Amino acid sequence: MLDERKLAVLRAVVEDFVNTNEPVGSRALADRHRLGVSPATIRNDMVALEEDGYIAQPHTSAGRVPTDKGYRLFVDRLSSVKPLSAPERRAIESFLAGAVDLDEIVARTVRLLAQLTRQVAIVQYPSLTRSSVQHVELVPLGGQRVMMVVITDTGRVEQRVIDGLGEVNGTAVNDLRSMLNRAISGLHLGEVPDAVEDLPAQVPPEHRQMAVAVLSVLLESLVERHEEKIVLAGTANLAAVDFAASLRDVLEALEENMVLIRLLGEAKDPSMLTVRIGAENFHEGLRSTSIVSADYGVGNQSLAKIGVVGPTRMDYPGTMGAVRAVARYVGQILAGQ
Amino acid sequence: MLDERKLAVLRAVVEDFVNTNEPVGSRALADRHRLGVSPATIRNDMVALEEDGYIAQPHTSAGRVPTDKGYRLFVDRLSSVKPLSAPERRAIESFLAGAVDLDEIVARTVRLLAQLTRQVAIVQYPSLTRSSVQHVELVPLGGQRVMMVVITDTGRVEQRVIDGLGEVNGTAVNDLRSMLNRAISGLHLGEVPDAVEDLPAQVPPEHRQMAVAVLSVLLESLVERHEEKIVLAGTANLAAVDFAASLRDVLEALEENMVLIRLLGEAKDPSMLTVRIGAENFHEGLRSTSIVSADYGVGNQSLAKIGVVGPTRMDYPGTMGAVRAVARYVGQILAGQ
DNA sequence: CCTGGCACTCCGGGGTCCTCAGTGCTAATT
DNA sequence: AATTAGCACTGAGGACCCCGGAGTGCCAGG
Repeated sequence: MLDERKLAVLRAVVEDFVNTNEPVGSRALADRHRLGVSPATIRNDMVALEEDGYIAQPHTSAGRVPTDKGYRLFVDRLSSVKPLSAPERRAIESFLAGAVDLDEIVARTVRLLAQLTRQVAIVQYPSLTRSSVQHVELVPLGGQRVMMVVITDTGRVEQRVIDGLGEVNGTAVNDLRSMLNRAISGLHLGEVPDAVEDLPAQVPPEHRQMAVAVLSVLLESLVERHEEKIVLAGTANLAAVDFAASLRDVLEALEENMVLIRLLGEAKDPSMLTVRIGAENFHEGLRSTSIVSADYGVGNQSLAKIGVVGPTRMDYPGTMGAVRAVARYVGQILAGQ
Repeated sequence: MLDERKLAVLRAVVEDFVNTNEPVGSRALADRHRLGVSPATIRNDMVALEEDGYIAQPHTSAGRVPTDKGYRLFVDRLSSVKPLSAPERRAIESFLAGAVDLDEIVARTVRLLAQLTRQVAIVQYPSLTRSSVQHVELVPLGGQRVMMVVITDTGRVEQRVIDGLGEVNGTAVNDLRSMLNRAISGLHLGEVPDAVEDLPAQVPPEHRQMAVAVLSVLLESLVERHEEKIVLAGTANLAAVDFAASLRDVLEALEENMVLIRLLGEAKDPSMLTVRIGAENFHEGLRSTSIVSADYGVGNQSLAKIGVVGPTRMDYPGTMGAVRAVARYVGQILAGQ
């Protein structure tokens, strides 16, 4: 049904359309790509491609434009990830090298990815679920309040103020701190709930209320709010594009963090590049965008995702190359921290 | 030169133009505002206003549009800050009340402000320079590394990993921690450099290298990187506006945090509302935007700024009311934390 | 000093025309 | 059977023109 040449035509259509942003006609194709056949032949192939839904005409007597389905085939079978150039790789390395803490690593990564792809970049903070507790700190703040700081081995620091504990006693806090650290430091976060279950019983009754309050906040902050932090950059790059949906819709979608997190999370093939094209994104405002995402992590455990959002008409091989490369470098930097 | 009526005309021009986004003519003014004079008279006034540079015509035979100078006069003398409605105030309160930590307070504040004003909101994290040290924590991470966490009384937590200390000895770290806290906890950040100056001398020589390294990172993180954190929301609201400069330029300007920080920082009258109109913003991309900003803080000490960026054609009284109200509420919440 | 009247200006919407890129079809060629 | 040349057809969009109407500046009279 789709012989080699028809596929070549589809590839050519996608490539030309991405370059020119104009419907591509049979003559232009014959000229620019060495397909070895006449425009008329190409037209016949185009009819076949159109019948199968890979390309479409904006109107009669216009050239063809790839459909979502056409891009999908292109990404799956007609293209390969384009590796970055050596200068680009060096730029990544030097750009990320200077970061002093996790916040800065993430901030630099997202700006870097936006610059490389000239699109909107998204970086998710390393998930808490896969990390383990490095240390728990309790600091009396005066009054009835205590600040809890949890430090994980992925560099993330979670902080919470706990209020209304009744009188806060310095030594009681110290006891609780060392008890907590003995119980859970080094533990994987998933193991924390079990590990602290019977701690309150070991606390003298007069401080049990405080212990319970602290533990409930601890569990809550580690388990419930775990993946929600993401950072964006490069929204200005959207202004150049003209979307089918309004730019406003796209910007609105990008501000809804939960939507982005869900979209990033839906990778089919973990630890590989995922490309979601056009209507494959369930979200209304992102119907005319594509999302290229990848996992990053230390070793072969995935910590979180990074990704790029751009028009469906995007340079897939190049974008995929940039996302993959940046994901790898972030993993390395994180491992070195 | 500018009698009462001319000022009334200018006010009417600004108000109508903000409402309709179309040049306003003399007839429309006479109809909609009870100025008590005929269109012809208004035309004469308009000529005077135009000669003085307060309004301008996009082209002959069009109505008038306020200039930056016109908006400036309007803001300074012709309008008053519009207080929020009771439901709006309640909404603010309930929206901010549920925040559990500083990050969430800031995140909610910026979204709230964006929603209230239907423009781009900016919130700067509480400055470190005005806060004082609550507690310093040092956590050995294994290897040659130590994590330092500084907790301030404004709820901010700064973290840094310090590497290459040679062998890290647990008790040495403990000693250094308690020495540090004795020396600086409770101190205003500005006083920290002096207070730690002679600490290394008190450390046993074999651990002095570590102490020096820790102190230098401490000073660096507190002094050098102090104001740089800001958060944006509501960029989608820009899509509805048509700017003289391209939308892209505006979005780009908004991504340059340093630019925004500088603009927010340039308040004329501290602890008051500041309005910067059009070309008063030195930055190219923001030539056709106005910025309304205010300080927020606890008691009467200012901790940082919040602000709103929108088209020069904005509802100044309403925006100023929202910014002022949100600034006050954030201050209260922060004081309560 | 204000106002009605009037001639003038010019933007913007609507209509028409025309060009031209690109198509689909048919018949000829390989 | 596949490819190609030729050709009539289609529709978007640019150029052009026209015209209505909002709005102006100016003048003369109240």
